This record gives sequence, C-alpha cells and structure tokens, in this order.
Amino acid sequence: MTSETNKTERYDPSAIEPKWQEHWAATRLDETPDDSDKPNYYFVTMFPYPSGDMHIGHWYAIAPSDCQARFIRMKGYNVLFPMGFDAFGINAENAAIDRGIHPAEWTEKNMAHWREQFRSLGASIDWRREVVTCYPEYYRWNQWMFLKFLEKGLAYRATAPVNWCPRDETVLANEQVINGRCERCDSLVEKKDLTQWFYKITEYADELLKFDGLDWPDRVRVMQQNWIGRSEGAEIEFPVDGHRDAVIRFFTTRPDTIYGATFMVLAPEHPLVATITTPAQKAAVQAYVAAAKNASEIERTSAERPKTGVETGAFATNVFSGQRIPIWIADYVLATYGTGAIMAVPAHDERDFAFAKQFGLAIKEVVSPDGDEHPVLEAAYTGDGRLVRSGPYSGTPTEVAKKAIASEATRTGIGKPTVTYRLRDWLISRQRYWGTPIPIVYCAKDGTVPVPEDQLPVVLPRDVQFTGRGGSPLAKIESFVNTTCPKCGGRAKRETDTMDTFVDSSWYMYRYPDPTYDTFFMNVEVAKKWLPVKRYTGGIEHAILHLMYARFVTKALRDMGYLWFGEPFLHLRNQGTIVFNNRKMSKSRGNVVAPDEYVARYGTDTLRLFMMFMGPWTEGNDWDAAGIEGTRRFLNRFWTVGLTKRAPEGARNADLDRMTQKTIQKVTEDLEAYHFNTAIAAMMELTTATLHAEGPSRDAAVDALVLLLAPFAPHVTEELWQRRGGTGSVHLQRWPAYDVAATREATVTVVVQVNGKVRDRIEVPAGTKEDVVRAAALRGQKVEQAVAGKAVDRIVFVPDRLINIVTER
RNA sequence: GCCCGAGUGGCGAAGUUGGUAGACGCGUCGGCUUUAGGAGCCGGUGAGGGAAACCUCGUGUGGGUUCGAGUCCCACCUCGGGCACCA
Repeated sequence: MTSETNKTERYDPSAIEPKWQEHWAATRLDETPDDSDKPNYYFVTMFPYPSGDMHIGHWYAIAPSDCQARFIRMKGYNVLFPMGFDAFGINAENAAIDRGIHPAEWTEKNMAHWREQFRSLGASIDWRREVVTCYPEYYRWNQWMFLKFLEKGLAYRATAPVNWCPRDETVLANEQVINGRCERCDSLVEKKDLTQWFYKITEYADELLKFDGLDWPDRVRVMQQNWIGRSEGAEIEFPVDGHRDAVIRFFTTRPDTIYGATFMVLAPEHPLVATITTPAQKAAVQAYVAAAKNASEIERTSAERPKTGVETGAFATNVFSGQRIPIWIADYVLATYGTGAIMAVPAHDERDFAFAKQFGLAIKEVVSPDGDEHPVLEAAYTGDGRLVRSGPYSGTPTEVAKKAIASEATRTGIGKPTVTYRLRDWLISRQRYWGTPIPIVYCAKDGTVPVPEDQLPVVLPRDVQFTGRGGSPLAKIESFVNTTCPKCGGRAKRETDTMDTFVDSSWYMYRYPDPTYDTFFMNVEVAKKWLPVKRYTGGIEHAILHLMYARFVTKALRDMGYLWFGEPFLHLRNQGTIVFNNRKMSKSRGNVVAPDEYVARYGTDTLRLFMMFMGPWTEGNDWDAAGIEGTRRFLNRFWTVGLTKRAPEGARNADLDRMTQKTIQKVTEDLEAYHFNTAIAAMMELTTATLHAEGPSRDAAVDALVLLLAPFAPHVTEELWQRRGGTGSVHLQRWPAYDVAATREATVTVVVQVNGKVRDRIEVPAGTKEDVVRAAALRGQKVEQAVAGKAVDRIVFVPDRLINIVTER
C-alpha cells in the first residue's frame, strides 16, 4: 500500500453513524410505500417485549434480520420491515409492585428507550407502522376475536385442573410450563381446579401437524409435531361390576394386548373414583387423592420415583378375556390425557409392569416375539410378535390384531378407533392486571354474557393498587367490576381475568400494514398487498409457544372468513441462542451484556458485523467479544480502500476482476441462505486483495464491496458511497449482479494422487482432457517416486479437480 | 427412556453431488513502520520428524464401504435442544 493512502482520514464511526441515522430519519428513507413499481415483500422479525434495555441477545436477533431485509430490498423488492412492542405482560406489573411505577408508565418509558436503541442499531424500520399491544386500539381486537371465537365455539369456559404459578399468582398454559416450572419465573408449578377461559386449539391439531408449502426449519416442525403428539388407537370401555351404568372408558394404542389387561388404573382425579370406591377402601383412596393433589408436577412426573397407588375395591370385567379385574387409582395415570383411565397390560407396558410388580398383580403374556408362550417375563415386552393366550386372536400378528380387535369393539358397541393428542386446549385466562380484559359479564339472571361488539373495547382501568398479593388486581376495582348486564340491564359483574399475552402476539403481523385502522382488526385493502408474511425470523425459543398459537389463530380466522390464507409465515428462520455465563441472556434473570460499551468503542457497524461473523446464526453462540477487534480492523481496511482515488486509466487485473465476480456470487448466495458469517469472510478476502491492487479493477472491486457490505454495515457504506460519488442513498441501489462465466478460473490446480494420497499438484488450463493431465501427472518426479515402478492398475480422473493413479498393491 | 442436532487447530469457525481438511477471524510468534503510546503493514502458525526438499500422523471412539471419507453405512461415547409415567 502506498504512503499516500496511509495518511488518509481515520475511520471514525462516532462521526459517521449518528449523522446518517439522523439523515435517514429526516429523509424518511425507511418508510415503505404500499404501492411501488417494485413487487411488495413482507419481512417480519419477532417484536420484542420491552422490559429493560436492549441487550446483546436482542442485537443478535435484530441486526441479521435487518441485514436480510436490506438485502431483499436491494434485490429489487419493496420490503416492509415493521416493528412494534409486545407491551403487555407480567414484568411491567412486577415493576409496579417493586417500584410503585404504573405499568403503563413503565412500558412507555421502556418503549421510548427501545426506539432510540433501534435507531442506534441502524435498523431500517418503518416506524409509521408501529404496533403496540397495550393500547386499547390494539387490544380491542383481541376482545373482538375472543367474541368471534366464542360464537364459533372456539372459546369456552371450563373447570379443569390447571397449572398455577404460586409466585406470579396466575394460571399458565401447558406450553408455559417448562420442566414443571413457570416459563417466566422458574417457580414450581402447582395444580389447581379453576374455572377458566380456553381457546380450542385442539380442534386444529391435525391441521397444525401439516406444514405443506412452508419453508420452515425441520427442528421447529418436529418440535411442534412432538408437542401435538398424535397417537392412533382405540377407545374401549369395560363395565364396572355392581354398578349398572358405570363403565370405564379408556384409550389404548395397543388394542392387540387387550387379553393381557389384568387390572385397570384411574387417575386420582377421575370422576368415577368417588362412585366406585368400596366403603372399606374409602379412607385410603381419599388420602391418596388428597396427596396427589398437593404433589407438585415435578414430583408427580419423576420417572425415577417408585410407583404408588391404591385399590378402589371395585372390579371391572375385561370384556375380551372375560376376567374380573381390579380397579386401582394411581398418579402415573394422568387425568388430562386420553380419558384419564387405562387398561393395564403389565406384560407389554413398562409402567404397568413396574406397577404390577410393586403390588403383586397378575402379569399375563399375550404377545410373543417367537410365537411361543413363556411362563415368566423378566420385563415388559413392548415389541411386535404374535398373539398368545388371546382366544380367537391367538397366532395373529400384532399389526393385524390391532385392527381386528378395534373393529370387534366397534361391532359390539363398546369402543371405536380413536386418535388422541397430547396437545391441550390453550388456557388464556390470567389473574393479572397488565393484559387485555376478557370481554365477559356475569349476570345473575342471564349467566355468562359476552360484551356486545359495539361496546368494545373494554378498557383496562388506570387507577389500580398493586400489592403483589391476593389474586387479580382488577377484581378490587369496584368501578370496573360492577357493571350492567348487556342483556337485561340488571346489575352484573365483569370478568376480572385478562388474556395471556401470547394472544396479543398471535396476530400482530396482520396489524402492521395499517396499525391505526379502527373499523376492523386489519385494513384488508392494504393488508392484501402484503399478507401473508413472506419471511419471518426470531428466536428458536418460540418454536412451540408463539409460532403454534399464531398458526392456530390464523387458521381460525380463515375459517371464519376473515383471512384468505391458513399459514401466517411462509418462510421461517430461527437464530440460535446467545449464551452468557452458561445461560440464555435474559434481563429478568439479570444475565445480560449491554451493547452500549461496544457501540461507543467500535461503532454500530462493527458490532452488527461481529454479531453476524461470530458463527452460523441459526446455531447461536457463547458471548465472547474477543474477536470484535477483527471486524473493526476489517472496516478500517475497507475504509482505507474506500477512500482511495479512482484510477480509471490503466490495465485491468483479470484475477481481481474474477475475484470480484466470485465474491458477489458468494455473498449473494450466502445471504439467501442466512450464512452471514461466510459472506463476511468472502468480503474480507476481497478487501484484502484490493489493498494491493490499483487501477480500474480495484475501483470496480471497491464499488462492489460498498454495495455488498451495505446491508451489513449500513453507515460506513453510506458514507463511502457518497464520498465515492454515488447519488442517492446506497440503500436504494440495486444489488450488484454477477456473471457466472466471469467467475470461472482460466487455469486450475489439479491434485495428483497416488493410491488416494496427494503427491503432487499441477496447473493446467481449465477443461484439460484426461490424457493430457495424465501425461503431465506421470511426468512428475514425486509421482514417479510414489509409484515406485509398480504397474498402474487404473486411473480415476475428475476434470479440473484431481487425478488418482491407482497402482497394483 | 424416546426424537432431533452437533463433536474439526490454543479459541470462534470454513469445508458443494464423497475429490487439496482447517477459508475467514481471534490469539500467538517474527519482521517493517512510528519520538513514544496506540494503530497500521508484511510473513509464519494442526501435531511429530528433518538442515532442507520433503515424510508420517491428524476431523469424538471402534469397525465398514470406496481408487479416495470430516462428508456415506453400523455400533458406541460426549455435549446441546425438544418431549417424557402420554397409555
């Protein structure tokens, strides 16, 4: 490099970055028109929950997404990249309890700060379209959807054993219980019987299993499919002895083993328990039921724990074997799965086997791997085989017997083939203040009455006391609770629970196109230009919760005629997790790294670039800033070459021209695949190459680099674009094109192997024929030595790549 | 226990249909430049051997397929994620 360029102005991001941020805001660069001569492209990244400040984990989510949006924009699309705030939630309420600040105020303060941080990050967001879920203009549509779901039977109120977080003092959906603990605060979750509102997501279980036409990561699909947990089998009933009308209905995936059902087990919560328990067993059963109720989910579901249970004293008849079998209760049978009752087949189910051993119950082999009967089983045999001791079915293979026995049960009217899901309905009630009020009124005369649509929104009252104890704060506000019945006008009380905040985020992407539209949840005319979301990005931690709820709500709205598509997000990519101190970065757990220090020291562009260079985005990484110097040095070099004077006269440099073409190709393809790290590596190589070059080829390389780097480092590229004489913003330029023919090398290195080991390398013109390469290869001394006079057995030739000489051995 | 994913230098990582393992970056070593500090530039850097040309070994472990395996197959180990007494 010349001494002249060495003395150029230093790269100072603190002088460049705020300047361009202001300029872009003033010129409304990031505002996306609804109509443009370019095709529309809707790109959404998950909106944040504005608690505290933006940390490195947020940058890792947002910066690469912004890079992607900018890239698509430069490729010639009119990209809508909006942002908003998932503003309801328990953190705001906890702040109110701890610091006496109103949740609304706390949230506003945070959002104001977040908007600043988004700007300092250089995110190209159209802020005119901001969506904030805690505003009545937004959440009224949560309420409206609730009423529509209610009309369609997709919302219902039921008493059920629900997950209760004792610390947050609210119920939780199944999806929000992680390993028996609260998703937010990690408290051990308890079971409680409560009357709550549910959304009937199970109605869509089968459709949610399908991902046809979606470009989603496999792991997310698999996670959702596991969560939904479809099992095929049969529901069959056995009569209870001495109770004329009592039958126990159970679900089984193994009807072929029915002759081996030697006892039955009910969940402690099963409604028949009280009815069928004999007087002699009453005390023991009641004690067991009480104990099961108090046990935490963790205790109950620990597979290590020995089986417990109590006899009810009652008996059922195994209709197939004709045997009289005892009925037990045990907590290894779950009230919430299947029918809450099982036929126990100890010979062919590990849990039933353990239970039978524990309590000395009969174990009867009915499936045999070899077709022979075995007097004693050491363990449950859960594989396939032929039936034994199974009356007319003996000798039948299990797969055949499954169907035969299920249809026999159907024929005799005691059962039918059934599909069961692990998925439970979505419990949306929360006993919290900072959420969407559920638009329901309870009237002594008319019962549960929905608030009429024209009275929406039911506004969340401002004036409220936070104590952190004693249930929903709304229940204590008399002016809110006491109302009149919409039907009879008499005195009535409002529902005081609010909605799960996942309701808010299940449809926000439909609000962005026109967030102020006040006659419908979305402005169809505008939304038609954008929906559905073409690309969606966000954290892998939402693989089940948010993404499944959004799919469900979309399908429900479609079936009500409000949407013209059934999947919200056509294309999905998830970033991995940023781990710090061996844990996910999280404000609520006090485990965060702030970006500010790095922005001050290295600049936004460097930090953005570093986040994308660390490793594959979809894999996540441990946070370690050690390498950030490298990305800054890269931008220093880029700055230096960017400021070199143009040299239009002079000879072209074919090697550099080819490298430029290859780099454009590489960066383009890598960005399509979200491989930010390797795209940056390629740009680093080209930048280094330009340092030693001059003339028009160098200028062309640098011109290309300014454009290629623009989505990654928007500020420094804008500055250099201007200084190099560009017109308009660099971010409005067309993405550089490449010519595949121009990326091809004139000469190639062909590897010469002898028996698969590399012995030599030869340079030949691309496309050289085998005989020429062979002759050149055999001429080499190294090859001659390796061959050592042995006869050549055969030669493997891969054009432009390698030639392998195989000798006799 | 079941279902995914991953194990590559001191570190973060690259690696098309099987075809030059370790691109790019950090760190480190050497050199140049600078009054100094910082920064910058050039070069080396998987391990072992050799004065050198080169040679041998090397992608979690053990087998296998192949002219050729980080890549494919089988078994196992470790880590990460999801599910879990789900009948």
